[in-house]
Amino acid sequence: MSKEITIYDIANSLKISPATVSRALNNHDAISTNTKALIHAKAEEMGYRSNKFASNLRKQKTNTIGVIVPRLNSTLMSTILAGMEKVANEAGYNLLITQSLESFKKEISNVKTMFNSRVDGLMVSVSYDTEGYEHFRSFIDKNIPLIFFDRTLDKSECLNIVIDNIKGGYDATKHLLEQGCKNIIHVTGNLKRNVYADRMRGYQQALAEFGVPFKQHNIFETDLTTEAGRKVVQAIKLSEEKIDGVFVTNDFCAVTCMGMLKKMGYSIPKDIAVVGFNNDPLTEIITPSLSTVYYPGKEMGEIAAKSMINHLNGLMDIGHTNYIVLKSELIVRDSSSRLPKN
Amino acid sequence: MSKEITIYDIANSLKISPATVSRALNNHDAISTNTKALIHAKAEEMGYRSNKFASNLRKQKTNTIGVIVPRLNSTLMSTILAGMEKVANEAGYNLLITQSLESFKKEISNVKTMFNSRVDGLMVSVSYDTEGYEHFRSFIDKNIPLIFFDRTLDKSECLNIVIDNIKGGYDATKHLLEQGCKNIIHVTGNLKRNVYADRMRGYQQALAEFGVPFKQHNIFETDLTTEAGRKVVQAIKLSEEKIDGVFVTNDFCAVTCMGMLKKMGYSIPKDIAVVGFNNDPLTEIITPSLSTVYYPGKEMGEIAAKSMINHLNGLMDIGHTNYIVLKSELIVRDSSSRLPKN
DNA sequence: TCATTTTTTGCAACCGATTGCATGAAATAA
DNA sequence: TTATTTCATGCAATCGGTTGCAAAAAATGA
Repeated sequence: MSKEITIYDIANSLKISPATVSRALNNHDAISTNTKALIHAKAEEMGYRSNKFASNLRKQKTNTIGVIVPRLNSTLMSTILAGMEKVANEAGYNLLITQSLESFKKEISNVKTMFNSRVDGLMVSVSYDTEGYEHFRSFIDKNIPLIFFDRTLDKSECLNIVIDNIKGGYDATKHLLEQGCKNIIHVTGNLKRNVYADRMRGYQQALAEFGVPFKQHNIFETDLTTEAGRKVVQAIKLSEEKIDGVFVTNDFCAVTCMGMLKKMGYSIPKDIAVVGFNNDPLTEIITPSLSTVYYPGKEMGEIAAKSMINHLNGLMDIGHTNYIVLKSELIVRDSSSRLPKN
Repeated sequence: MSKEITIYDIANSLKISPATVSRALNNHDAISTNTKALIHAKAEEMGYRSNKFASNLRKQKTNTIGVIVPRLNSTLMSTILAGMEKVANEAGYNLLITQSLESFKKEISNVKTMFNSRVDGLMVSVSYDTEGYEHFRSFIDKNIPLIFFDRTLDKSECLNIVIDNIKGGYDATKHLLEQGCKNIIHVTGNLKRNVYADRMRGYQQALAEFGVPFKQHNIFETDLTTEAGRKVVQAIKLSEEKIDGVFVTNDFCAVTCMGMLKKMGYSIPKDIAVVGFNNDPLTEIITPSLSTVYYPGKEMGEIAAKSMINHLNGLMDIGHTNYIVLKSELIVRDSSSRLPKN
């Protein structure tokens, strides 16, 4: 285990002061070009690497951005993370990633960890059952930039990066109505969360616009798992009123439902038309291909990270922006196309 | 922006020395229970949080483990990461995650970043075109623990956590042969990577065992994307010899192929039987459900992280272990079941 | 009561880089 | 040649915990 080289070693070896070495390595103006070259060469030669702790300690900055997501292993989240990582990495920032596993309690603990790790900023998509944002108080008090993405919190004064979920829900539902659906059920997640609440609002708006009465029992508030899909399909089968349209706020769950419906003899889209949400790659490869609402995950991650970094570098103040709404639109595929394409 | 509380503030406020405060907060034996309680209470009251830089600087330890994966947004990788995160978090470690985006060059730069961030250990699944492990030299020289998982490097002296890919390939192929397949093609990734090379070896072993000649043109070395699937299906269609079995080393690509084959009129599994790899959740929800080889992603992540942490805590020396092979087995579903179930 | 052992606490150096201020050297002006 | 300005470098304090060693305090024994 070779000894770690410090600026003092370089300084000694060159018979100059550590201050000069430090400045040279940081490309400070006050150091002459010659000296800089000399020091850089020596540093290289000796295998020097900067000690970030010392530097962080002094500068009170970590060059690390924290990210809290509900789960790492979801297509959407890992795509968003991929986008964030790309941007952060290019800008010389690191990402400290944790998952709340949809638990409010774990989220609180994650926030604490992030706080103690002194991340320069924090980006969060909240858990299923998060209540309020008292647990972010420490960040807000210390003025550490905080960005919410995808799942946000009402009345948060922070920057929120979202898609227009109302429009998404509206488009999907309107499309189903246009295809002739008369009785559309809506399978969604915890309505406490903006993404689901808004999509339902869109659903309701579309119904209203088409003069279709809204029925509470057509809303299935689930955890969007395979199991949830199974139950929904059971309900469809046992329903007295004929159900001819399904709008699921998650592609995976939608595909699950389609599979079961098919097995039970329903023809899709003829008997029942289905629309999902997110544009998961799997929507294209199944049969029938699933109509869905495109969700710009990678872009969302990139924009979140970019906003954070710009803010940290003083190029932009996220304090002045409340929402950034990304474009997302309905993609019509076979699972809902009843009318001939013209 | 409130001022940061330090142990000196606590010390002053209690009229004791910072050393005592430090020891008390770290639960050092030498401090009396009374004093400890007093200090803890005061720390809580004043809203103290430890400064990790100062601590890291002194202790030369970051409590952070680096992870480099080819891509964040793949089902398998994000599942492995989820497992790692869980274990690391419970043990008080943080994860610094980067992606190489399958580029050797980016991987080299990632390793540098990790090195400069002074992670306590590094866990890597190498990129598509990684050559050798010279770029890990810095870690090896400094004796910083290094673990490879999933995609490993030949002849690496480090701990490798893998599944038995040969067996996986063998099981899948043998199963297809048992179902009566006479001419099985194998769609795989870069054969430079152990996972793909080994699976092909298993494929060859099974063929040999059944006296089926191995044909080089039955191997499709691809990037396993949708596009690759498309090309493979084209080839199947144009092939002179009838192809009646497909073994794809990736579920997503397998599903893509199935979809296209179905569209082209092939009946699965009657005309062509298909087996995938990884046991992606999507394998269960499509029709026909896809036979596949179970890949214990979460477990792999958990075991990798656990090994790393045990090593760091001195409970175990990964220097003595070369391989940990996790159990993985064939899951037979509809896409390959030609014989009646008994 | 005094000596000895054990338990608590404090002193002060240290980890390595950064930076305000001061100084010395070189360049320019007078 | 001397005074003034500009440029380059160094000094020394600082960031906030940690820890070996010593000293003080408390507990025990004689």
